[in-house]
Amino acid sequence: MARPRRTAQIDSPNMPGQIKAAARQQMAQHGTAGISLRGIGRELGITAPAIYNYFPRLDDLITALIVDAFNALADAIEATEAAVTSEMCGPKILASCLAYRAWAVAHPVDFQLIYGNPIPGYVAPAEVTVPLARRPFDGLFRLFLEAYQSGELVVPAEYTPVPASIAAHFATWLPTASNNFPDALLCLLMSGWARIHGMVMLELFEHLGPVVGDTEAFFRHEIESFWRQLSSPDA
Amino acid sequence: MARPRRTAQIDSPNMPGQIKAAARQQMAQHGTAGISLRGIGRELGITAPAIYNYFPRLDDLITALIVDAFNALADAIEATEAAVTSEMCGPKILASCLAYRAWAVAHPVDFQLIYGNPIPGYVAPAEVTVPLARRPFDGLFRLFLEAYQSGELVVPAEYTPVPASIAAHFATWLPTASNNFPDALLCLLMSGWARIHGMVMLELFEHLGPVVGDTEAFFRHEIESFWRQLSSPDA
DNA sequence: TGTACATCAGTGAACGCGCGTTCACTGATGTAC
DNA sequence: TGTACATCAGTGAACGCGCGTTCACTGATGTAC
Repeated sequence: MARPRRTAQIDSPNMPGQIKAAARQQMAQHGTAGISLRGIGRELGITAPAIYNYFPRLDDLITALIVDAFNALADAIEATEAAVTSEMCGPKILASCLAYRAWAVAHPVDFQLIYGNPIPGYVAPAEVTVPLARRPFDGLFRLFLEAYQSGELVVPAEYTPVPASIAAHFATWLPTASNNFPDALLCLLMSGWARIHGMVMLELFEHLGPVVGDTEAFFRHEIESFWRQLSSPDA
Repeated sequence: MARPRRTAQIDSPNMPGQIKAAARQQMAQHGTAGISLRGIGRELGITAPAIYNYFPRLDDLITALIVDAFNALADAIEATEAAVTSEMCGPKILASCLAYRAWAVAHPVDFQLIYGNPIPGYVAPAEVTVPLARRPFDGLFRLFLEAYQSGELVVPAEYTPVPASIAAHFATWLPTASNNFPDALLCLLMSGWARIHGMVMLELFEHLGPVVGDTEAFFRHEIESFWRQLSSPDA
């Protein structure tokens, strides 16, 4: 009443957060490319130019959404892994993979934003995006290495040897992340990522559910089968 | 000269084909959501309303592109399989999977059109799209069943048993396609699809190449390892 | 306690743009007689 | 062979729409004196 101009937001100081939330809602309704400043304004009861006070360009808003998404996915995986009571790596890896899927299913649009179709005119700033993209997998890297060193994980015979062209490229890529990471292990890790990623993608676009029905059970079955293959029988 | 109004198209009668080609080029440049009648017209040197003579709505054009894409992918896989000289299923399956990837890499936009982000306002006509979506996998279904029946493929112990909730759903889904397809085999088939799909998706969005370098070698290594796991040692 | 001023989030009009779709039309082509 | 007519692909103007971005502005708030 006393301040007629700011009815909706007067008591919620986190304006950038509200803008991002509205943008996510917009993407959910109209696809990742469906973000528009005017649409966000409409949803928040403000005019589009007001958003420029918080994000100088539309691209900055998208970048913020991407940063949030990577961090949220990484946080979700970390928290899930931390909640596992077992001391073995296997259960932690399974839990981490399930967390990856659960987050993707719960936030399909944010997942697409970071792993799916790029938004047409938008180019992500590599210096922000590239290091962040590794965060969700930090835990899995660590767990695979730990399981390998402890003997809990054994590289199956079917997976060796690693093709020379790949090993050669690993040698140039790996040092930037960590040293002494065995080629075969990295190969298995990428294989695992491709598997969970493929299942999630098929599920998100309704290709998996119609066939298997219980997509979570399928996901879990797949990871457990993979881990059974990797587990040392005497661990 | 004599017919100034139809300079560009006068000698090329396949107008719908040209329109689709221009639409594909548009998608390649501006993303799958970047199709526009005016843009297509611009590319072909005609006006946008002229397109209505061939496609009554923009959605019809998109549907035609989807139909083409499914058929092209299926044709590519079929042709590749047919070119395999071996009588064993393993090489045919490997070749089919490689064809899946090769087509996706050669036609990234069409691949996204059928397996990735849907175009915002567009809804695919299910009666056209659903049966077509199975076509690319007809050959793999057949090969898996054949290899299983001949003993070339053995379901690995790690993969059994199939979770009850999945088996229950298979029972309702399978009869529409074919009878007597073992649950465990269908489960493996979906696992295989998820794997190749995950690798392709990661490759298309530049997540795989930076790590492994030679993406085709990685893909092949992955499929071969999978098949080694599935192969009967005495086959 | 009161006054002058700076700050700054948000407004509303305006810009130029591209879009899908409609409509009456044009003009070349093919066909019937 | 010539004429009248139907066909039909394509035109160009117009419609109403939503968009990102700019700009001068308003008016409430906080601060310095």
